[in-house]
Amino acid sequence: MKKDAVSRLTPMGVMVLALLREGDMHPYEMVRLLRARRAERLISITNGTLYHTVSRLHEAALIEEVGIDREGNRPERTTYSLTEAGHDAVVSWVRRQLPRIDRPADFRVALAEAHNLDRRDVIELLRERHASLWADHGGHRDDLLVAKNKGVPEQVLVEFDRQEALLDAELRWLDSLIIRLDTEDLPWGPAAFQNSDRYRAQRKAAQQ
Amino acid sequence: MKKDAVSRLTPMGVMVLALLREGDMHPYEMVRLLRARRAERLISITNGTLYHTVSRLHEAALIEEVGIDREGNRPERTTYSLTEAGHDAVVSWVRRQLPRIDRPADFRVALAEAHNLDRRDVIELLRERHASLWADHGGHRDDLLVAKNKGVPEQVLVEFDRQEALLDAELRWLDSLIIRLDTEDLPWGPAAFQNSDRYRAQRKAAQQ
DNA sequence: GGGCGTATAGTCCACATGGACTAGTCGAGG
DNA sequence: CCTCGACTAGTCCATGTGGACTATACGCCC
Repeated sequence: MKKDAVSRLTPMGVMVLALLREGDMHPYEMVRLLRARRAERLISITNGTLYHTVSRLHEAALIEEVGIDREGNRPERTTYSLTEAGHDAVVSWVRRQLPRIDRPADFRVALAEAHNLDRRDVIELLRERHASLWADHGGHRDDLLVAKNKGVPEQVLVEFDRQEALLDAELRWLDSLIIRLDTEDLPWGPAAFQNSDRYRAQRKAAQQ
Repeated sequence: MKKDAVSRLTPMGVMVLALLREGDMHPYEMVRLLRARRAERLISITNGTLYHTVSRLHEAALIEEVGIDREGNRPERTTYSLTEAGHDAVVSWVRRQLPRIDRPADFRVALAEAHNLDRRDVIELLRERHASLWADHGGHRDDLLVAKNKGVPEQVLVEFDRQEALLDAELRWLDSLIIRLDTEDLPWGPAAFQNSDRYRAQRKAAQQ
């Protein structure tokens, strides 16, 4: 086992592990499901990366092979299953990323997989995030003032300005999410996915 | 020269080229300047990546060596200068990325370097972006409805919800930016950087 | 004035990414 | 009936990334 497999997890690695919580799968099915669920909004999906990611997860013993089957003369399909360690890895990765405000891309993935944690946990972590964002907001404004005094031309600071606007929006949104979680307005707990694409795909496979 | 060096430019590559528009530099100075200007908000800066990036730019003939000097017994410092092609490459990369709504990270870099384009150009490209964002907004809402009908549990859609909130904020911000550009409320044109960290660093170097 | 931390300037290498490629299968149209 | 495109399933390799490392010089504090 590698040192600290969890911290080296890539966003795609996390999504793969999360998928496997729904049932055993072979890599190609992962690709299809991720695509069907528009995961490309979050991470870029290419065959090369996915297969490589899966083999890394395997080396790290976060997943294990549970059978190699072959249909006709097509390439073998190795089916993988989540190990106990893999199960924990998702949870601890998400817990680590939810409050972090650097790496926005990782955060989006963590948020999308947050339903793997329980409600109180998520509330706590998001409150932490809220505090960090707020602090950043302040530092931001200060930096802007300093920059202007230094004579940095205004057009260079446009990106800064945008970031502030988005930061503001995220704070508002976070507020409302935390409230919805806290008042139990929003249902929570491991997703059931009844009737979802995953289950339809399984049925389709079973029919063949 | 490689095929299509421009489209293969990495965000860091662009920032390096943009830096060189301010004057010739050796790689280590780039690192210092980028750090001083908080470029880490936009891209991750490590020595390995920067030196590698510079050597790629060199291979692609976007920059050229203009002298190797050595101070005492320290490692050599190779100073680089922007070529004509490099000059064009920044501009065309920024033009390409400004209207694109996938790759948000690239967009932030493009926006930060937008002052290398002229005002009317930027307005046009941002209007294009606005249209794409708007269309995305619509598709987004549709996807959400479809997902709910499919029985996808609500907690899985939280990330979707956030994205919509941010999209909304970006649209508002873009509106106001375009207006400020159009009414010439915002100064524009290549940044002067009088009195900035770059010039102070140069003076400091000259004094030694 | 000897040692310790930090700044300067850069190299190296393990690991990650993504586009191109292989190779078999299936269905539909001319 | 045959061939053309699309799908299934996966491999390969060139390119990119980032943390660890090297090695010298400088300041400064006891």
